[in-house]
Amino acid sequence: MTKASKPSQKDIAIAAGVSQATVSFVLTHRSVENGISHDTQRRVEEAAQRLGYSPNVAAQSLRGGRTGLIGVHTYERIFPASPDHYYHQFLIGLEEEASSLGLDLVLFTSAQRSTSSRSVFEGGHNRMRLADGAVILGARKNDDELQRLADEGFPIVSVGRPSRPNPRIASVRADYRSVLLTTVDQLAELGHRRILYTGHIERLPARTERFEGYLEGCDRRGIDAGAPAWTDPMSIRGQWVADVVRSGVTAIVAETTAHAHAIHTAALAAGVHTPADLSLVCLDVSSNPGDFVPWSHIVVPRYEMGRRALHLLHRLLDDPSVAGRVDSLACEPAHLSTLAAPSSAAA
Amino acid sequence: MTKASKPSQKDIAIAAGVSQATVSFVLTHRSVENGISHDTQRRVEEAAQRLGYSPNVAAQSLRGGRTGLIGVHTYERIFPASPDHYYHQFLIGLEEEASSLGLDLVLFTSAQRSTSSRSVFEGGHNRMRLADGAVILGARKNDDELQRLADEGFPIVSVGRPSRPNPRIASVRADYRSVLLTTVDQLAELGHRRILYTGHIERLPARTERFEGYLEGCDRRGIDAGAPAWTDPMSIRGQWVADVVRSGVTAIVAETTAHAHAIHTAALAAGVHTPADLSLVCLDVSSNPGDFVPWSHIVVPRYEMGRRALHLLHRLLDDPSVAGRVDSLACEPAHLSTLAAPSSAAA
DNA sequence: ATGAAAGCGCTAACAA
DNA sequence: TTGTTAGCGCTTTCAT
Repeated sequence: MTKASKPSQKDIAIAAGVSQATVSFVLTHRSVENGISHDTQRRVEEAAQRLGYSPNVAAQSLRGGRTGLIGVHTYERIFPASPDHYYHQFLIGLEEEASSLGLDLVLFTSAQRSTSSRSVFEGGHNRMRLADGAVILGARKNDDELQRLADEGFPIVSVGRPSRPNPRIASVRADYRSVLLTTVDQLAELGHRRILYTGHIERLPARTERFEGYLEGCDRRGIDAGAPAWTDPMSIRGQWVADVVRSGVTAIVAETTAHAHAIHTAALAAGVHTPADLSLVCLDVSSNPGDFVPWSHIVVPRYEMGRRALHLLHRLLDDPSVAGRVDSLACEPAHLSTLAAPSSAAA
Repeated sequence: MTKASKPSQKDIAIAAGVSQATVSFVLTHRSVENGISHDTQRRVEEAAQRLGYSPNVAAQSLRGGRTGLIGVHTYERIFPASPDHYYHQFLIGLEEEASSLGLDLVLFTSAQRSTSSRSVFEGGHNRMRLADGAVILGARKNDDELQRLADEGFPIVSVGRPSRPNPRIASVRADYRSVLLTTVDQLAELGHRRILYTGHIERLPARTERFEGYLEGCDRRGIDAGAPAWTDPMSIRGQWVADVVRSGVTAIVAETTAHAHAIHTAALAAGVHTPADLSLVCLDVSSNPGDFVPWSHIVVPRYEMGRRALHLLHRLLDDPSVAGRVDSLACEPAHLSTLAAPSSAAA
């Protein structure tokens, strides 16, 4: 119950018998550049120590024009009910990098409820402007307000490609093209000559890169890419798989885990052996990292993407020319042991 | 390429043709108290909307106003490597409540020290001051720092009891005393007359409430509480369990999951049947909510504690008299089916 | 009903 | 080598 208020530089200046500017210089370790005498320095430090000084971040931020806050925006809950959430790895990467850059993360949860009591201009995405910049997570990034923020020069980095391409929005992406080239290469090496690509047609716009990488890979290796099977995973039955195999296809590239799962199950039902009769590659990440899945899949470096996103944003803060930058990270094909050479029966 | 810099209240004042004070009143929803005309109000709001205004939190908190930001500080990672993290449920509760109160959460990750532990006053920069208040999570709280924050009048709510009791720090706690009374009651009802309490002696200060609740419960029911077994879970072997059972003990209350696990395993090895020969109650929460554990345990309402913590903090912002408030939440004994009446052999 | 002005704690340009 | 001063964006008191 002695002194309630926090000592300011002013107090220290008085206590040490110097000016406030001197205090500022000493306390921010710039005595040398400003020619503060050794003695003065010591007096200031002693006084600061004795009074228990700690700088007022608000004042520092106000002066510096930076808050040291980085917004994180998702279109879904940040802390999801299910802990093995898709975003989780990204968030770990973000936190890690933020921590080492001395930045803090703001979770814009108030914007989730559009009907919140705050006024329109305070809510919505303008609230994001209180941060120095923002990282956007989530697939449905088709947001006009986001676009507008970026256009107004607000530093934004998207994790994953924005659904509407925007040369002014920096992003960190998984390099699907390369990994699909590699995947097709591997199948080709094993002897596969006819592959089937299957996925959701409605999601094609967001996944063009995967599909195009696949086509390019097939083209390079002279593989029959066939016509993709745009189908709902629910409708995949044993008969479907049997027909596919009978048509000479020896490997399937499935866009989603749902597809891979459906195919795997249907194959079992149809007596088609995987991978002996049919090799299976899934382009989606298993939602649960620990899960064993009986097919080959692609590992998206989500943790690293999180880190890189924050890193990119950090650069963007000082250097607006980074605005359109795209950081493409290599994916790794995993679980290759679940692939096999096409069986002799297919020959 | 239009206007790069962020609009301030000054800009809006000019755009709307009013004074800056008027802008401040309107934007913080205090038009009525200050008698701002309906028309002026509309003009200001329109201008703010059009210019994309968002308040400068640094300036707001420097001046003593509200930022609408709530700090979250943990002494460990907020986004943990393991998704079934202990804090997860708390965080969900916090996010939920923040969202409904129109507040945003700031994860103070910048305070992370080089090592794993974190400090609020990292580098002398108390970044928390940017927020209106903060929720502190984590068992190993550095009480000096909490004390200091609280003494400076910064609103703080601790989730879990501070290790050193502090009448000025508000907290949300699990009511261990009550649930231990209930637990002992249940064992008593089943016919147990001799119970053993086991745990880490060095953690006793933080867990006094559990132990005292146990003692009180035993006292009430005339049960032989015996001397607690302060032991390392690693040193619990079959012989230990056999000896315990031979001494007439028919139920064990274990402080940690590690103890419970060790006892359960050792019992198996010693041919002691649980729960027939020995009922087991664990006072710790299984880290993984989905896990089946073969003993009775206590369910701490973490989600609800998260909500209540934010709620309490919200009240504290307007009403400093809430400062010492302790919100105690009831725990639920769970998995009672794993308890049994003492076997006739013990008679 | 609205405006002018002070000042929160800090940094940096400029004086002495 | 050290001090003076302006101002970051905001809230609030006091005048009008």
